[in-house]
Amino acid sequence: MKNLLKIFERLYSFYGPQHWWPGETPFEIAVGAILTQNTNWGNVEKAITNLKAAGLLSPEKLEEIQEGRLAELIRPAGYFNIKAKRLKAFISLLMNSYQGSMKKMKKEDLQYLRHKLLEVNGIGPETADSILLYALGKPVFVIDAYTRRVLSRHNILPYDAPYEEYQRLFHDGLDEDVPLFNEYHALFVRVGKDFCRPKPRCEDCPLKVFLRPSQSSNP
DNA sequence: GACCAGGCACATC
DNA sequence: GATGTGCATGGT
Repeated sequence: MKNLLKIFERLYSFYGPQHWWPGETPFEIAVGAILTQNTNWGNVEKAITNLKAAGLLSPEKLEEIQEGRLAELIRPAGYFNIKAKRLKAFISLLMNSYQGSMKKMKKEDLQYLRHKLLEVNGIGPETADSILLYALGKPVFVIDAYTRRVLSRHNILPYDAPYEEYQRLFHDGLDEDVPLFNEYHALFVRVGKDFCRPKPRCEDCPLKVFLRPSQSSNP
C-alpha cells in the first residue's frame, strides 16, 4: 500500500491539523486512553473534569483513592466499575515499576514496555498503543474502530483482520515518524466520524478517489 | 426509544 | 480458534 502517504496528504489538506491528543499531560492522556474505551470522548471529558475538580488527577492520588470512590467520579465515562479497576491496574504498573513517573516510563525500552502494558488487565493493543504514541511520543501506529472502518470500506483490508495486520500496513508503508502517526490516526477518526458512520455518506468523502475494487465482505 | 460511541476480558462451544 | 456476552453513560 504505497498510497498511504497520499491518503494522509489528502486528509491533511482537507482537514488540517487535529491537535491530538486532547489532554494536558502524559498522565492525563494515559487516563483518557483507558476511559475512552468504547466510549464517546465527550463523556470522558466529564470524567476527567471530575477527577481534576477533586484534585485527584495524579498517580499518587489515584493510588490512594478507594476504587469505589474512583468509580463514582468517572461514572460519566460509562463502564465505571470496570474502568476504575483498569485505572488502578495501570497505576500499579506506573507506581511499582516507574515510581509514578511517566517520564521514567518513557525511558523504558519500547517493545518491553508494550509487553508490560499489554499484561495489565484492561489494557489491550489500542489502549497500549495510544499511551505509547500520544502520552509517550513513541513511533507506534494506533488502530481503532475508525481506522478499520475507513480502510475496510475502501477494500484495503477486511474489517476484522487482526490488529497486528492493520498496524503492519502503516509500520511497513511509512517512516517511523511520531508527528505523522499522531496526525494520521487523528485524521482517521475525523474522517470516520464525518463520512464513515454506520450510515456512510461516501459521495462527499475526501477519500472516495481511493476506493478500490471490492473483493468481498466488509460491514 | 433505538442506536451509537476512539475496547477488553472472559465464558462457552 | 471462532463466536458471544457483559460492562454503562450520555448524545442523536
